[in-house]
Amino acid sequence: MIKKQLIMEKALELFAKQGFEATSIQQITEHCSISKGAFYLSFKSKEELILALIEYFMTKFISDIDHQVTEAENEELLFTFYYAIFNSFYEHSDFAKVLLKEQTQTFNESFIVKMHEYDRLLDKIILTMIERLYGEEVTYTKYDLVYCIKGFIGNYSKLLLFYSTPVDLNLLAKSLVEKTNLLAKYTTITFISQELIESMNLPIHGEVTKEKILEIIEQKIVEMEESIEKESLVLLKQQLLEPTLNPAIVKGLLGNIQNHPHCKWVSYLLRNYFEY
Amino acid sequence: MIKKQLIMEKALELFAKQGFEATSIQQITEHCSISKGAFYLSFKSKEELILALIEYFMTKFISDIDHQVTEAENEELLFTFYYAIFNSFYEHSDFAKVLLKEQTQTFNESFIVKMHEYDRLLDKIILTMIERLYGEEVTYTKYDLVYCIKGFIGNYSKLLLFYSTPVDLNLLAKSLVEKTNLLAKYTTITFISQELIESMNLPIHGEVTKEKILEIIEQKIVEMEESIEKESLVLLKQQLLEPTLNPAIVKGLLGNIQNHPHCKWVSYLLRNYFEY
DNA sequence: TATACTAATGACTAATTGGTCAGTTGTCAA
DNA sequence: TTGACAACTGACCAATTAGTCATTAGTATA
Repeated sequence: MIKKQLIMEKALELFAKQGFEATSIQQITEHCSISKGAFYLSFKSKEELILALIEYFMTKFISDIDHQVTEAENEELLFTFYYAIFNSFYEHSDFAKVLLKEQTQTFNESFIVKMHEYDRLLDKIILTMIERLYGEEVTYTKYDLVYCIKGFIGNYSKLLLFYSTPVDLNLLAKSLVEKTNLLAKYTTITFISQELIESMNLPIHGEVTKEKILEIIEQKIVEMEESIEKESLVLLKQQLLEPTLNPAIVKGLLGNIQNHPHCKWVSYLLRNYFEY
Repeated sequence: MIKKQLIMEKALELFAKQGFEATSIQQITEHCSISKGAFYLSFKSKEELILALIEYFMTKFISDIDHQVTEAENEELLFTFYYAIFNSFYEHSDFAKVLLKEQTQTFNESFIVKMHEYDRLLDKIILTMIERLYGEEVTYTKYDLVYCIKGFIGNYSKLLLFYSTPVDLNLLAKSLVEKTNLLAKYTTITFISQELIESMNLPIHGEVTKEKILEIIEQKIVEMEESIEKESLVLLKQQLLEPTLNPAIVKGLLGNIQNHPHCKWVSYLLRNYFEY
């Protein structure tokens, strides 16, 4: 397990520099100072490694952003959102670079499907956010606005990541908040409609089922050492199987696990499931 | 020469689907129904082919956009600009796809340098355009605005190219015109300053020199068959060596060659040089 | 110490890569 | 018909790729 972590970290460094295709397993193993065979003990192929990386970081990323957005007050919501995203990219800049590099690359079918899935989750977060902020004001423009916001994120991330300029994240977030507000308030002509979005998202993936969440919880429970968080997870698992607890208690339990580094994704899934 | 064209076209198809790295010369030669040796008679390496493709399309693209922008009246300027760009992308969608796919890819040093060069030319066109449109109104926000406009182009191009949805270019351009006007008129907080731009553009490339233009003109003259356009080029070449002609005549000559498919780039360079 | 086990190695394979070059073909003018 | 020359071919090369597997090293238990 620890070796898996090492490989993922070192591989990510190379992927960020060279991209997936241009990075050979040879290079990865050399960069880890392990043998080729050792690599294949941890991952059964290069593809599996890449998917593991995507999964690991995207679950962390999405759940973190979602948490910050749901916690924030309306007045600071947009700022918090932008700041959290860019900060996340900054902290995991290698992964963010890979993301930007490979987003239009036709590397692999399952890779694209996976990315699309997470992209949809981000869409949902942004949509909820602007509905909360602007309400009926943006009924007809909200999908266009979501696309613009994602565009801002992508474009300014490029700047952040590929030009080694020290950057004032505060100013960046403030500037994007203003732009977003402008577009939200004054836009009348939209290009992106709900229909267009839906026709693009044909491969819609079913919601995460209760069984899937259970599976993930059980795995986490096995992995974790005894702690309040583990105990909370066990209780939440029981609640999932048979709802008996008071909503306040459930919320409390969710709060318990939110900040545990390995539980953010589970926490996100459960919050969605219990509708908090 | 005709074979070179064939290879470029067929290679572009494959590049658009798979990207540079993932496309082998084997594949290209098979797709052209020629032998490997024949490929190396036209291009001395894969890299040379790619650079030739970039050069061929980007010169066409930049000069075309510049022409349309300089010709347009202020009222329709922004619309013309967006429409021309997306239309160009639509017409040469394979090339546009390659462009989007490879823009963050670290394929090759000279490739990046070349792309950066053309990117700067586009920057200049956009900057001139918004200065003309908004004047002093955007003195402090214009660099930020340029970046946003380029962002819009990139983001919406992705939609255009990678989702096979039939698209209303007219609506798209109109919607972006509105957004651009909004940002131009109301933006107060900017993230991108002139200093930031300049610090990013460290590898500034010197202007195209008179000698370089002469070189290109001479090559074109050799390639072209007898025609008004060729005659115009010869006269413009003399004017370049020894300015004797009336500005009106020069402008007329430039007009003569503007619409010749192989002279657009030369025309662009000359217009810049003679400052029309 | 002997046994049993997993973790790790790196030489190996088969396939593919970009690129070369001796030889073949086709097309002219003499 | 001949000779000259450019266009073209595809077998070939060295390098590199993802992935395998017999072998060995290390370690914990009996």
